[in-house]
Amino acid sequence: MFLDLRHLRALLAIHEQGNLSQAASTLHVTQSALSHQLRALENHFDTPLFFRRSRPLRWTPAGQQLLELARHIVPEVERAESALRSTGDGQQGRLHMAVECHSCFEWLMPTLDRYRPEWPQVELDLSMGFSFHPLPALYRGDVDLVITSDPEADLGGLTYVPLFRYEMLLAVARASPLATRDWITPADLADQTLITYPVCPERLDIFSRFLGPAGVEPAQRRTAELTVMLVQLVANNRGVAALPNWALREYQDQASIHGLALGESGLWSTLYAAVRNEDRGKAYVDAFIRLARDRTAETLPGVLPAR
Amino acid sequence: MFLDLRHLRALLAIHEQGNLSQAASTLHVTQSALSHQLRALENHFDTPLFFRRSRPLRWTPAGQQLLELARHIVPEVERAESALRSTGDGQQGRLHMAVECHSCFEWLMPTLDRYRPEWPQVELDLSMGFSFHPLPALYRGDVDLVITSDPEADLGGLTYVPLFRYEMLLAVARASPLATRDWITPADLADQTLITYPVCPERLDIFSRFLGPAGVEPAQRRTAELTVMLVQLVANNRGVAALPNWALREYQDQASIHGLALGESGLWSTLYAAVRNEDRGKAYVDAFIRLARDRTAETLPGVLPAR
DNA sequence: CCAAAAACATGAATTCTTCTCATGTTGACG
DNA sequence: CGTCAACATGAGAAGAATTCATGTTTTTGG
Repeated sequence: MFLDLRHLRALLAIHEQGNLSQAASTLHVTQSALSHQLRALENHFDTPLFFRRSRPLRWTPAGQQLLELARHIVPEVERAESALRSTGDGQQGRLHMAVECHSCFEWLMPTLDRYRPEWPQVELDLSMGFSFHPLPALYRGDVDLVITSDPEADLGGLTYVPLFRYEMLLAVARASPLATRDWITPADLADQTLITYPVCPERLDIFSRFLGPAGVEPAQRRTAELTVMLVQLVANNRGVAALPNWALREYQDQASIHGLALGESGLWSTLYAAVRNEDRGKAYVDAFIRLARDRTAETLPGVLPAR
Repeated sequence: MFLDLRHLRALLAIHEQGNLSQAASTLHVTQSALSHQLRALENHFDTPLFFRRSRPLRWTPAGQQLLELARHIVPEVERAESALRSTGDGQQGRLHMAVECHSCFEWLMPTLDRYRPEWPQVELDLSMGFSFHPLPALYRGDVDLVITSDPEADLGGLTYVPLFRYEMLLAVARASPLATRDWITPADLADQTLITYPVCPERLDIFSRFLGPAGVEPAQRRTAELTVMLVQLVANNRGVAALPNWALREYQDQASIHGLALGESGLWSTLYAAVRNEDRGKAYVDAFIRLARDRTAETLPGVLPAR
């Protein structure tokens, strides 16, 4: 490949200015340099780009062809360059997020709505991680931030920033016999139907931190993708479900459900934002984390500041 | 503009090969060169393109952005380069034509149909020159070949290649009183309606070489864009028209029209292909001219070889 | 877990490219 | 037909990219 962006920009300048001399000065080179450049191009492709010894300048078909190419390519490259430049100073970037915790959707959306107008240059995306494991994806660079309650085996190069603490509650129908209890033991669930989000048990706190250690399995399991569906099923006494306290609180009034502590002292979790070490310190990343932590602790009922 | 096609190609190779060393060898440079290149890019934009000290290679969002750019741009440039290369050796090029002589359409189309399959790489176009003057357009580079019967005031840099000779005839209705004549004088047209293509009189042989020199004007003028329309009008005795002998011959059988010589010895013209000097010698140009000259002289009734 | 290998990084020297300078040619215009 | 502006060209200077030699890090296979 002989052709160079320098050549294309030169052609563009020549077309805009109408002659070599002026084009050269807008490009901040001498007329001689331009002349050499063109000669080299023409020699290389063995075809003239202009009709020589003729003024005003006239382009050959080959020249027009190259000019057309320049018109396509140069602006595209310039756009990419300026985008990259502002990536460097942290004003712009990509913030593709994934949530491991499904009910996080509920508080994340309002946070995103506040973030977006303040950082309009940031390319936002949010995925639920149904079909991939968020943390490896973060490591690979497919996503840039993961909301998780499980600072898992360090893949290396990841930073976990605590956002806030919340309590996992067991949602039961008010009609359920369990509803009268103050708190629940793992054994209480041995004859219950447990309704969860459709992910593997290891990624659900109620399994990994409550039932698992006690060696208990629920009588049945079924899944629901959306929190509303899950709440509906519980209200109809079709089963019980573990929900963060803030999520449960939203539905408590409308549906006849009740929240019970898991264990005597309750099952508390901390939610983290995981980012790659390299991204820590980028203005738009830190701004998001700060917003998520502070705003959420203020506005979500029932959550406590992290630590 | 710092970014260079070399950088984009390097990124593409790295993506294809998955590591610097192999990418370097496909690019025929050392691994060191690639490493320097990447370092320079990252320094310039002040943002990493890869996650360092990690294998397999992982791209940062910024890197992915640049890679995306490379994917768009590099193939486009490569296409343009190879097109240009084959322009150089005359196998490919642009052959935009304009005809000054309107009835030329009739013989040009079959010629083009023969030319096209033999030179599939040549970009063909044909315009009738209603709205511009073909020869200046040829000079400017807007078109590449002009069919004209008037090797006019040399603009410099144009070559006129004679194609063939033909006779201009006056088409009259068989019902017309003129139809009995062997040949026509300019004065005979003083009380006639003359039907022409819609171009200025100077570009019509019957004015510039027959009526003009004799100082005669037809009683009326009207125009028709298509030869069939023109023939129709003549057949209905709504006027007379000057037509090349080959064009007239085609309609003579169907419509009741008759062709008369203009002047005792007839009005003979030579048709030329005008090209820029630079294009003379290009394989695809010369091939077209040869085809137009030879095939037409053989197949068109009534035309004579040039000279 | 260690050693060997593969991949990557880096500084200095070299090679190559591209630019400028000085000057010669050519074309346009009065 | 002479003058001016635009373009061309060769030689040398400036600068950029590459290589070479070598050091560091990561992976892999025993």
